[in-house]
Amino acid sequence: MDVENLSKDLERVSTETMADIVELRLREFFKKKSFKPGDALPKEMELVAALGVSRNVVREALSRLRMLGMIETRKKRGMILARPDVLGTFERVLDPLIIDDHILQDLFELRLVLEMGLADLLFLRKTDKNIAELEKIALDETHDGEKRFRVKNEIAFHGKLYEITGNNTLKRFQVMLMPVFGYVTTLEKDKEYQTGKVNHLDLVNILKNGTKEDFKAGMYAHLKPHFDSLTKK
Amino acid sequence: MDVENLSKDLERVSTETMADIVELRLREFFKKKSFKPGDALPKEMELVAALGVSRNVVREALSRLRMLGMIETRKKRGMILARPDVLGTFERVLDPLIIDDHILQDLFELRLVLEMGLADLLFLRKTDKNIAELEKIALDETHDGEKRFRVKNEIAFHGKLYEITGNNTLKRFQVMLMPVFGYVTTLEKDKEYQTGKVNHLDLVNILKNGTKEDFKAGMYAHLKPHFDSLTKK
DNA sequence: CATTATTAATATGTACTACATAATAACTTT
DNA sequence: AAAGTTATTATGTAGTACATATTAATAATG
Repeated sequence: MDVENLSKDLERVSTETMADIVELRLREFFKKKSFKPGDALPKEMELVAALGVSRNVVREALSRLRMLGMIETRKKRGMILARPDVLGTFERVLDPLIIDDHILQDLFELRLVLEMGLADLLFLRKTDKNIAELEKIALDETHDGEKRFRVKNEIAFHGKLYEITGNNTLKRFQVMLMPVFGYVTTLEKDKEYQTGKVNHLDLVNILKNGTKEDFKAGMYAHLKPHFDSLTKK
Repeated sequence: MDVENLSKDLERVSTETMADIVELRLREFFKKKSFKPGDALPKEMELVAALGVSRNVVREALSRLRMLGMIETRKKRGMILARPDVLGTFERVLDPLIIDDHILQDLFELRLVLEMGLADLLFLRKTDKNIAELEKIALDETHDGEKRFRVKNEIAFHGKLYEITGNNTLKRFQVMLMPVFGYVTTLEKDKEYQTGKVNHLDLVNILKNGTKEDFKAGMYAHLKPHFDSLTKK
């Protein structure tokens, strides 16, 4: 018999556990009933009865959903559907020590892409106040002290850029990805840390007086050393 | 007494459950022991003995970690530390129906930022073959059939762009965010669906013969209707 | 002796019971 | 009617028991 096609004829035996299934069912249930954040959810025992599984299983599934921020359980009062913290769950697994090197590299590229694309939002939402604050950070770095300070300042500057976009999700994204960036920069520490031809103060000035296109070009020049370190894959 | 400062003097009573604590302990443990993906982890009963909690609690904590993709449990064989799927966990909560409108808007902006920033990677990794495939997609849309097809094609084109970057994480990111984009575009359906002054075919041609700067300008023109729909907040 | 069958040991998955404890509801007391 | 007391409810934790899949160990067979 043709072994190759065996998997076509033989349906794969489900390896899912009860908890997996219950988790899925609950997700569907929440969606179907179109619960809104804050709504009270059925009690454990009701779910047990409805689903026909042990309380253990239900609790395990609920625990996972809670982990994802989809539900909240106020002790002894019942559960409510929560507003899932999209980035929060992301954050929980984002440990540079555990993440695969390839993905680390990908995330680093993601950062570069993000920062290159910031310009439009930046020019849409910049204010004099914002720019002044950004300038203060840029000026601070002239101390040119120890390396650790420089890195910290680098993060502060770019962080401020995200902040100016007024997009909180974007800002949090940057904060989360920070350790990743830090890790990658330590990886490329062999070549002396360099900031490209355009420094932070230059960028501030462009933001003040220049155009979007100027800023994009400037940001590229600023990040160029990083881009250069990218392989063509 | 000063009620305002009460919370300073009175330490907040911990509301953490045993499972929360065990989860944390396990994370620390994995890190401390510097387990690598694939390494076998202690058995449940060993953890129960070491931690001094019931097996229920341990299982609940393990279940969460498994949900985050940090561990895998091959049935009856034991657990191993897995390579966490960074984006996978993200995906699980990314349901446009549940997500807060503000975050939805933020994510949509994130998309625009991403696509504006793609240019540099694109020009770094484009090949004739890639461009040909992209062109094929762009040509396909001239049918100008029903709206659903147009949307599908829109997604195909932009998806291909991500693909060309050679950054798989980026690509997956786009795939995940797709339903979000779709949701947002249906929100702004009142004004007739318009693609800006630069269409897909134009972009392909710029990618062929133009410069990075041309492409950035072109992409901005292409996405302009979306940008225009953004408020200043 | 090598190969196959059988059995035992192991470890996770599921079910069930029991009780602790916090929050709330119901009830009593004055 | 306000305050205090008790009962109820629902989640959190512990523990036992057993099912089942996988591997290891052992016995049986040619």
